[in-house]
Amino acid sequence: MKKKATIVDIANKLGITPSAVSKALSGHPRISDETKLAVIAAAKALEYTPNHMAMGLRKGTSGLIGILVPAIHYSFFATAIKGAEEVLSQAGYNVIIAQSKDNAALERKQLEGLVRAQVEGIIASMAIETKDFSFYQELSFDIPLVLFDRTFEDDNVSTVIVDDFAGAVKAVDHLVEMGYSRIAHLGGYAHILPFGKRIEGYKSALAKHGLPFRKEYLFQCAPNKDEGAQATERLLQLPEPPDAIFAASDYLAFGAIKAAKKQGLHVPDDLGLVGFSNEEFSAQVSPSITSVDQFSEAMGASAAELLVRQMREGKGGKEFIAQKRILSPKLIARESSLRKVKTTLHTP
Amino acid sequence: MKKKATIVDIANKLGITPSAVSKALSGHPRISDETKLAVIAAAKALEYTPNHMAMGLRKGTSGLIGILVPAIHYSFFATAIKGAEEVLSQAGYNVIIAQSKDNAALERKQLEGLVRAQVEGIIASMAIETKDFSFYQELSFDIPLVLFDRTFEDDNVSTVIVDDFAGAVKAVDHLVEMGYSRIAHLGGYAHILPFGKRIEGYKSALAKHGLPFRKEYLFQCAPNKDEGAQATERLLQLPEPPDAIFAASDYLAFGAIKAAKKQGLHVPDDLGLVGFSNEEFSAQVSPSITSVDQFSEAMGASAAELLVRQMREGKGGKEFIAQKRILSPKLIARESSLRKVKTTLHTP
DNA sequence: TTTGGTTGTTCAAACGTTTGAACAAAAGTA
DNA sequence: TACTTTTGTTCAAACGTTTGAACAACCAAA
Repeated sequence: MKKKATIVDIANKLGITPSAVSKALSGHPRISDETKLAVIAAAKALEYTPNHMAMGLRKGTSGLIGILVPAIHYSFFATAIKGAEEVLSQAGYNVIIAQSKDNAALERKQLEGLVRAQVEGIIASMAIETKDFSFYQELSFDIPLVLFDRTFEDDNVSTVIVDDFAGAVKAVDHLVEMGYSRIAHLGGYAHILPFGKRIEGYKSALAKHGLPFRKEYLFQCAPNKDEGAQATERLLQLPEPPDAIFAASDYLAFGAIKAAKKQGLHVPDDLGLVGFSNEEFSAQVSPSITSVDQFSEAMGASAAELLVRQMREGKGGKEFIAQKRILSPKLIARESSLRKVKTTLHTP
Repeated sequence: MKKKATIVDIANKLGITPSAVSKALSGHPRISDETKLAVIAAAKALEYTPNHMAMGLRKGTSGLIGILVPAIHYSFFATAIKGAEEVLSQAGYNVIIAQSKDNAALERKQLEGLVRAQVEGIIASMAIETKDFSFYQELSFDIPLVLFDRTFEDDNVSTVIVDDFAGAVKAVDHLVEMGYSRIAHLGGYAHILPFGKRIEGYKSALAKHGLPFRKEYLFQCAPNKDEGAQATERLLQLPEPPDAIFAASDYLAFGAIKAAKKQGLHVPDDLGLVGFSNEEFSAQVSPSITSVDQFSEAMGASAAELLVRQMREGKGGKEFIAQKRILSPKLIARESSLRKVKTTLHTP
């Protein structure tokens, strides 16, 4: 483990000053081509690698971007990170990741860790638990911040989301088209924006089709299999159970399928199902799950682009204006909702 | 975007010197409790956050660990990263991630990027393409390095792997027990250690059961669905096609299922299948895929622990000795291999 | 020959922190 | 009282870069 060569080693070797070396390396116009060449050669010979921290200290940059997600291993987030990483590494940044485990306290701790690490910008998706956004708001004054998917309403922070309202409408439209009429919704927590919007979209689409909104058809759950199964069991015990479920997450939908099967119901004939997010497994389970694709990779990439732009603008001294990007989601119809016989009688 | 408070701001406010502040903050014994308290209070009041880069420059540390994987969104790697992140953030490190996209050139570029970012240690899993390990070997002289899963043979670098040989044996044992006898293997590239070991385990298990090894039953493919499907098609066209396939990856196995279905074969009755890695989708596809679980999260965590220890030892001046950790894999039997009728006639 | 502009380099300070040495004051010991 | 030890702080240098200002050498123009 030999110690690294520095700019002064190069300078000494060449009999010039460190500042000349620095300028040569960064292509300063006043340095002669001759010295430039000599410096590059010497740098190569000494296996010189610039010291990021020294540079960062001097220039006030770290070259680091933080990405905070609830959990890295959920395919939605993993894919979003992939998309973001590609854009960011292309732009010359390194990516630090952190996970909140959907826990508000840990989320805060991790954000502080990112700040301490001197990140130049942060891309985040909120923990499901988080109801107090003030920390994010304060943060956004200090560091360029882009929220994606799990966001909250605030004109001052940039966000990238899918049009969740439209996605929900598409889901309900599709179910209606397939002849379902008693459509329940397994939602996420309404205070998290995308889930709130999906609930709104659900209600609005019901109204559009002249279907009544029934309070007992709406559940708010954490987006995982177990809560999906539990909620579905309760739905099926209602005096008038639903004939279709629009779930705000594929995990919920998958839980619903399990519960339905357990009750001896056939999907999609007895119960139609649409999920949200188009997780990898949704295409591959049986029955495959109809889902609303939210283009996770594009979302991550888009958030990264937005952040990079924002950082550039912020540097120019002028305030950047928070931007909202809204991607248009796409319904992918699969077995869980495609039934042959379409009963079109609306039971009001 | 107000500029951050520094140690000198605190010093000025309190009428003491920066060095006293620094010492107070780090709990130096010679600083009075009185000043310590005052410093902490002032730090809080000024919203002081230590500047990592200045500290890093002075102390020669960055607090950064790099993780390089072929692709973040493969559930195996995502889960491994999750495991590693938890250990590392616990130990006070930040985690930088990078992906090689299984491309040797990009892999190298990303590694250089990590080095430039001044990481104190690297955890990596090799790109499938990589046949020249010298870069890793050189790297391991400069920076603590732990390889996991996709590794190569070298006594000087620490590795964490699953016992791939044993895993392959378990897979074949299981197929034989289920009554299959013409067992093919869709392997990865043999030069990548785990895949090589799986091939060896496959051969050894065949021998153990008195089954012949047939060259035409062994394919080397990139671990994805398409190559799995292609290889399977060719296997099924053989004059004497296999009645079971042990695939070195669940993606390959899944491709095999698709191909088998396309040919009108029933899994597991006509063709038994065992995969490797126990990906998330394997439990949920239909038929669900029997797979060898390699404890991805534990693997990531284990690699992180090893790295942390190695860095500590390296600091003490004495050379660390490369360690090899081998986790024991577990076969998880599912529909793709559990057939009711066990034909036990061995066709030699 | 003076004046002015290039060109290629050096100088010196700065970024924010840490750390061993130095120092003064207070306290303890003989 | 004189000496040593302890306590609490300051001093100064260092980590590796960058960068505007300063400077010397040269060339060209008037």
